[in-house]
Amino acid sequence: MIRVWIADDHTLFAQGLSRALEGIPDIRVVGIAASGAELLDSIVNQPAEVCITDLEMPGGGGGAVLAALDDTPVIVVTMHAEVPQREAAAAAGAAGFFSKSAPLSTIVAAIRAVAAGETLDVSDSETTQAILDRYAKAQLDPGAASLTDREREILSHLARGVSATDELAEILFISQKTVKNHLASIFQKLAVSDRTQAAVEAIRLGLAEEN
Amino acid sequence: MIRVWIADDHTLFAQGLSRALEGIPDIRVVGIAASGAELLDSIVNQPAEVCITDLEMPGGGGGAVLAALDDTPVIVVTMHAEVPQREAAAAAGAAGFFSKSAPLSTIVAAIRAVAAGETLDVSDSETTQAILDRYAKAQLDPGAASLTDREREILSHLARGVSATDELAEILFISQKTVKNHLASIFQKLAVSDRTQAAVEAIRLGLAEEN
DNA sequence: CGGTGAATGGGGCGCCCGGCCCACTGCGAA
DNA sequence: TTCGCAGTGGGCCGGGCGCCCCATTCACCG
Repeated sequence: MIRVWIADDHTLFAQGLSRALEGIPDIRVVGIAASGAELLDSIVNQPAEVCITDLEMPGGGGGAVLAALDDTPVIVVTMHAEVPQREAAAAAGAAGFFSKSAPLSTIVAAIRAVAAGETLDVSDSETTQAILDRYAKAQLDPGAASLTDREREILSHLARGVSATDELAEILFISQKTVKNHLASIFQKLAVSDRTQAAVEAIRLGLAEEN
Repeated sequence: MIRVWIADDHTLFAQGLSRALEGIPDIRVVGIAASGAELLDSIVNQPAEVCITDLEMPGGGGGAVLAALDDTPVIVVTMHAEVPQREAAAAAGAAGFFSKSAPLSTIVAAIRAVAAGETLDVSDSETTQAILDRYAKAQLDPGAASLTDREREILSHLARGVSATDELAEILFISQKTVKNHLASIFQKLAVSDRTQAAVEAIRLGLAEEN
C-alpha cells in the first residue's frame, strides 16, 4: 500500500486525482493540500511514501516541497510542461515530472516506480517509458492476484449487486453448486468470510467496471 | 440521474473529475473528450444533460462547444478565471463558469443547477452562491433519503466490510436483534433483499466515507 | 505421459440471515 | 395531550449461506 500526498491549489484537480487514485488498489491518498507549505505542515503527522505537487501555487509552490523533502520522492505534475520547467524540477530533486495532459495510468505507474526507489529521468523519455511499463500493473495483494477469470467474473457481478446464488447461477449458466464453490475459493483468496465483504473488496479492487 | 460529458485536454484532470463525479449518486459521467471537436462528435451518439468543458484546448476549444450546443447547458471550468474570460464565456452562452480552484462540491451543485434549467450569472457571485446552496445536497432516491441516522451508520459499516450481525451489534453497542431490525428497514427503503446489495448501494451513495 | 490446476458438479450439515409477528421507551410535532 | 416515529428489544421459522468432504473433465506444462 503506497501512501500519497497531493498538493495543488486547483482544488478540483486535487480532489479528482485523489478520487481516481482511490480506485487503485495498491495506492491510498492520505491527504490533500492547497499549497506546498500546507503539505509540509501536514506530512509530519501523516507520513507518505510519495508526494505529488504542482509547481506554481499561491502560498508556497512545489519548489519548497522539493527542497524540504529529501527522503520522500516527489512527483511534479503541472500544466506548463516545457523544457525549462522540466530541467528546473529535475535540478531541484524531483523524482518525476509530468504534464496534466498525461493519462491517469502514467501517473499511477510513476507513483509505483518512485515508491520503489526509481528516479524518472525527465530528459530521457525513452528510459522513463520503459520504467513506467514495468510498473504498469497493480501490485495486487497476493490473494487478489491469484483470482481466476471465472472468480473475477463472479466478483464483478457481486460488486454490481447480484448477490443471490440462483441469480448468479442463471447469469453464468452454471449450477448453483458451482457458484458456491467459486465463492468459497474467492473467500479464501480475499481473506473474507461472506459475499458482502467480497463485494466490498471487489469494488475496492475496481472489479465492478469489468466485463 | 444527470448525464455529464467532460471535455478537457488535461487528461489527468478529466479522468480525475470523472472519477470524483462517479461517487455522486445522482450524476453519471457518460464520456470524456480531449477537445471540443471530439466532444461534439461523440455527444450525438451519447447524449447528456450537461457538458463541462475547458476553454483553451488544442484541436477545438470550449468556444466551439458553447456555439454548437444550444439546448444542452455547458459549464466552463478553466484555470484562468479572470474577468475577461468570464464575460466572454457568458456572452457565448455558458450556463456556468468556474475556476479549477473551486471545490468539487461547487461543481456538483452547479451541475444539478444547470441540469434543472438554472443559468448561473457569472457577474453576480452572490446570486450564484444562493442558487448553488439550494442544489448542494444530492437528489437522493426517495428510499435513500428517508434513511435514519442509525440506518446510515449501519450502512457505513456495511460499506466498509463489517457484515456479520454480531460484529455490528458489538460496534453499535446494541443487541443483535436490533441490528437485524435496522437491516430489515434498510432493505425495504433501498429496495434490496440482502446486506450484500445494501453494501453495494451504500458505497454507491457515498456512505462509506461517513463517520 | 503424468501432474497440476481450473471449472464443473454432488451431498450433507450447522448456523445465520431475512421475514413475520410483537412490545416498550422517549422525543418532537400536531 | 395525543399521535407518529426512531430506536431498542423479543420470539419464531424456513431457507439460504458457508464449510466440509468428494468426483469428473479438460487444458496446459514439464
